[in-house]
Amino acid sequence: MSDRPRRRIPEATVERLPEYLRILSELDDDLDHISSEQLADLAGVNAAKVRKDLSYLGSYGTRGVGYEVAYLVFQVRRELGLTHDWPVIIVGAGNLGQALANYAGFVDRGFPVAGIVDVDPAKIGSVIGGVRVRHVDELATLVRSRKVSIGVVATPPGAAQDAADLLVGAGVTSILNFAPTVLSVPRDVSVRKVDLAVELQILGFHEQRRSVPSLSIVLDADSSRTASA
Amino acid sequence: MSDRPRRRIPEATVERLPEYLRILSELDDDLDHISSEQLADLAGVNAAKVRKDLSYLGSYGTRGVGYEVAYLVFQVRRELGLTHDWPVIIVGAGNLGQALANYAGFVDRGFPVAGIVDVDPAKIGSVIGGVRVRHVDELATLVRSRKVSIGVVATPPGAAQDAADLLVGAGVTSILNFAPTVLSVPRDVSVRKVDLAVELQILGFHEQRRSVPSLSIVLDADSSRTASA
DNA sequence: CATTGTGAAGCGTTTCACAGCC
DNA sequence: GGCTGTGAAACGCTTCACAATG
Repeated sequence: MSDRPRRRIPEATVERLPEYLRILSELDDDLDHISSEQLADLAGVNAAKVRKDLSYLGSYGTRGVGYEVAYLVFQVRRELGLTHDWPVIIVGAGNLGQALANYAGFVDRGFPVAGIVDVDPAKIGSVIGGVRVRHVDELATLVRSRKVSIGVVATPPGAAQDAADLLVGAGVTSILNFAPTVLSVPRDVSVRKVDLAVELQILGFHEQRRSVPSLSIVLDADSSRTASA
Repeated sequence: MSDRPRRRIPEATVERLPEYLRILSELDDDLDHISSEQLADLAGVNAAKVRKDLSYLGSYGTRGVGYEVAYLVFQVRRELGLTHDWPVIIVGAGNLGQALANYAGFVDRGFPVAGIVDVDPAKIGSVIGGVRVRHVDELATLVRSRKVSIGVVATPPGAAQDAADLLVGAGVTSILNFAPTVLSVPRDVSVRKVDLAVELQILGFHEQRRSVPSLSIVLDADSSRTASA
């Protein structure tokens, strides 16, 4: 058994593996095998996509049978680097920072909160999700002592770049940014951004489309010249 | 001037327009024109991409000059359906629901919180971000009276599907889901999902890649075993 | 014989490169 | 001269369709 998978995994696949992992982890213990079609249904995607995604990890399925759940969970976890926890540091103890620190999903899924920092003296010392808020001056010490490589930016927009600079300076190489700001970081630092208002705006776009079902289905240049809408 | 754009806008473009809009809205008032290259730099993307994206809205630039900021803002807002506000309802007044209700970015960018509901009697009646938490039984009434078409699911995972069913039943046609759960909804309802732990797992994958240039499995046996505070 | 694994086709997105225009 | 707008090429992702196989 067990090929050497050493293939490059497409980014789109990487983005779906955590979802497969979550679903597989939540399955009943008495289900020991699962087919690509079952997993696809649970994940809301196409079965061919599931098979192709899993094929990048190696040949871990059995034709006519499906995938052994426990083994697949192990392989996906290994591929995602979840063989050990990744402690994270949260910068900003405002509403969002507090919600994130309290979010059980982080620690449950391998990302314990190693620290929370803020500049506001009123917040420093308070305990959120079992972690005491420290002054931002302690960020670098915290990152080094706890071997943190992932930082979460949950500051107001105006402080986000400073937060990122501090994180990078302390040695963090991945940042999850919740501030509505484009961060400049060295090329070797990964950034992912979650902008809550952007998500709503995308939904709003489709909402609006919904309510204008009127004209123009045609793609041809000629007919698209209609004068008014 | 001013063509009728009536083209189908690619989804990838729709997902970037809100970011362009945010950047354009934050520009200095004395900057009245911007080139695709300047906007691209600010957004962290390629200039050709900016031009192609904006070309789907129509020909709103001037060769040799760039795009008039105010006019472009207007056109992007119109395309995104931001000519009016879209009130949203939040289901779940836990840590995340509270943070979202307090998040100024929602109302600032066109998505005022029309209501927050929960099942917990201890939370009902409290005021968050200027909005009083109501019982979930009032959801449908609220959706109808305030003409809400976008719902935000911020419940624990076990309650997310029920929340979605209630929202859909009340007439909501777009859902932003923060629960780590795949929602089943009718085909004509749009769902976008934000899974905070998934974002960290994707970063973790790249982190791990970084530290495994070839085939050394354990190089930090000591550090990965630490669990102390 | 149900189901995987995968070439190949189909599609959407990004980037290039340059004609067109101010 | 500078910058947009856009065909066309390049690229990556998804889906199909079916041979391979436990």
